[in-house]
Amino acid sequence: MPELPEVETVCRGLQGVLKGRRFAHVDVRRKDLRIPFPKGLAGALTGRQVARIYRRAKYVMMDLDDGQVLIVHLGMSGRMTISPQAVSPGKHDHVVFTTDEGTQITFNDPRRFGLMALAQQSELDAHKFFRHLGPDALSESFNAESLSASLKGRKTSIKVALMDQRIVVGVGNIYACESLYRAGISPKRKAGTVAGGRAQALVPVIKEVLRQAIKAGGSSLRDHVQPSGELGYFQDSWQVYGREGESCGTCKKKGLGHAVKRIVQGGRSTFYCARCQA
DNA sequence: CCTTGAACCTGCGGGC
DNA sequence: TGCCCGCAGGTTCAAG
Repeated sequence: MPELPEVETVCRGLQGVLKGRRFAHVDVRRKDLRIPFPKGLAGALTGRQVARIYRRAKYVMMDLDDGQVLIVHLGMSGRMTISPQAVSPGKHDHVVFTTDEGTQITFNDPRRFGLMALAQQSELDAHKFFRHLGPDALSESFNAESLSASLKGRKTSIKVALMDQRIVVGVGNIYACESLYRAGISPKRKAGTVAGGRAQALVPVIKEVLRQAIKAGGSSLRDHVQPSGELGYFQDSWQVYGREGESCGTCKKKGLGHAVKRIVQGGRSTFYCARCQA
């Protein structure tokens, strides 16, 4: 469940139960994720107080009171769920945190593409997870000028470029498709041809789509997105993603027979309307 | 440097 | 009902 809006939603959901709390107990039930948990993770966290929770790129960050930071990535299928008291762990519950108030926070990840790591707060800019990243999609440093500069001369498709975290951070498959649709830009267009006027139009569309998705609590595919267990509902606003064969809103309104297409780019599905996107 | 494709995992839904 | 196939929100690494 993790593009920028979903990770942001998770951070906000954890805020209420974790900020200012201590980890009374940390149970690492399985550590062989694709990137294994660091040795001594439970020991390093137990007794620590969580000073701050925030998103960096698609990572959930928890500043601890000893200068370290717990870094969590949800991979493709990761979830964080909150329970007011102890519950028996389920199949893919890999880490269970218990706070000093008795709240349980469970990290669940069936596909095990997620990860946890510890780092020094002061060394994050140079950290291997972050040093190569471009500007965050919602930051002011992501703007028409910076995007144009990154796209200039690029031969890959704009869709693949938008998912490249060196160009812009936070956009994944769903929001790349949705943003391009809303901006009327074909996902097949060479990235270089988007520099300039099209980038000018595209940047605010990306920001708006992401902001709306955050407001909706993210998109829920089959999982609960919010730690509270509530479902995000931005999937109801998808115009093209997952809608192969349907007419997009504009074509439907005009009674045109065009249908949303699915193609594969960079090994990922792209959904778009060939009539509305050029 | 850029670009492409495969790899890492499990689960679910569709087609037969 | 059961099996097989394709597909799923991300990132990294190797090879051309």
